[in-house]
Amino acid sequence: MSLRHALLVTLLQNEGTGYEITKRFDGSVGFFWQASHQQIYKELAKMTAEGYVTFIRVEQEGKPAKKVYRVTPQGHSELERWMAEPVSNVSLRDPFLVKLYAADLVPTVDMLTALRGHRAMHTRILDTYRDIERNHFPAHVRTDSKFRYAYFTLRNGIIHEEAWLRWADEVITTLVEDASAVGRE
Amino acid sequence: MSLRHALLVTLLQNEGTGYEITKRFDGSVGFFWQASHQQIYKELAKMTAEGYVTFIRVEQEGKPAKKVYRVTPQGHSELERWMAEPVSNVSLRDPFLVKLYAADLVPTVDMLTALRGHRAMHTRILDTYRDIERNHFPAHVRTDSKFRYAYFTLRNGIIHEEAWLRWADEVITTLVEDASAVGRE
DNA sequence: TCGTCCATGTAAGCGGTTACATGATTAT
DNA sequence: ATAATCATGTAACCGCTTACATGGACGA
Repeated sequence: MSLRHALLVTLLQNEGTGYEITKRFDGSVGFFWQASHQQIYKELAKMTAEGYVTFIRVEQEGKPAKKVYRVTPQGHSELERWMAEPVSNVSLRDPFLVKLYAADLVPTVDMLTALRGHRAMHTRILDTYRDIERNHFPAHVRTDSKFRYAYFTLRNGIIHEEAWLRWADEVITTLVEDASAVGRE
Repeated sequence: MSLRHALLVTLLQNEGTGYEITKRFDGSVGFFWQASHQQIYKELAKMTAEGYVTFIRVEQEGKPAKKVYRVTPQGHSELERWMAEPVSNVSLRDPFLVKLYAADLVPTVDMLTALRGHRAMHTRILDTYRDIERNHFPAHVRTDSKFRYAYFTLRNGIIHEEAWLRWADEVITTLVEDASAVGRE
């Protein structure tokens, strides 16, 4: 239970519309807390009803009217209450590792192909993270007390993607060696 | 949609009761696909109705009767179908990183305490993984084609926990340096 | 002309969590 | 005594996904 808090965190940094914070999510908090626009609209409606956020309706020309949300004092104190409470567990569900666990059901070559594909995907993610690091976090921003925590979470992503690549290389190397050892037998 | 496949994978390695595979989960597939016993019982009932697994009822003395499940040929071919299909995305929800993202709301010392607590937890997890590596995966098992994939997933856990510790140290060091720099001003 | 962007949502259904329930056995 | 282990589940609820819907503006 805490899309609510992820939304409060995002809205505290900057007010915005459901549409806009959906997109912001995908470039920040969304790296460790995914949510679809349907979920976000629904939760914002609920949070409005419960008094944690309010919105002002802004009419536009040539575009649909939008609702600009911001956090209420009640929302702010709810966030602080949540910050002080012990963290609940991380939830991870990785279908790729489930498949790998059962990979002796399929030919080794197929698993190698899948691994290389996955490796390529993680390389792209890492590149994206490094672009963000370069473009949004120059030295003086990294140490700014307003942004340093966002920077830490980015570093978390970078370090994990690097770990992922190291692991993939380890596995690929082992599988390739095994395959050629079998070939020599 | 794939607790189903995680269960098929687990049951293929060895038949077992709902209770027993709930526990096995927590030491293997559960590292990358969590599930509660309620969820597992429910899914096994559904899978029985759909013909992917069957069970035989075993009466016991001094203990409640148990249902020993195993995979049917239909379950086996469903697993193979799933293996060939492209993997869906990993889902990650980490409340700790959400909190860290908003950490400028709380005093730096509090965040440092939380980080150190989290670091200790990850150290314990890493120790557990290394124990498993030592006790369940001696050299000849690591290369055995029946077990090597389970070993790869364990290596994934180890490498990620090591990455987590490196990251935590990086963050803690930065925060401590910042705090002492402020102290000198 | 076709797709994408902006901006909002509804509805059905599945997946997952939390709480509750039972009852004998064995270890502390 | 008390708690944990074995072994099964039900029920209520919440969170999340998938599919569907609208409609004008703007660029390829």
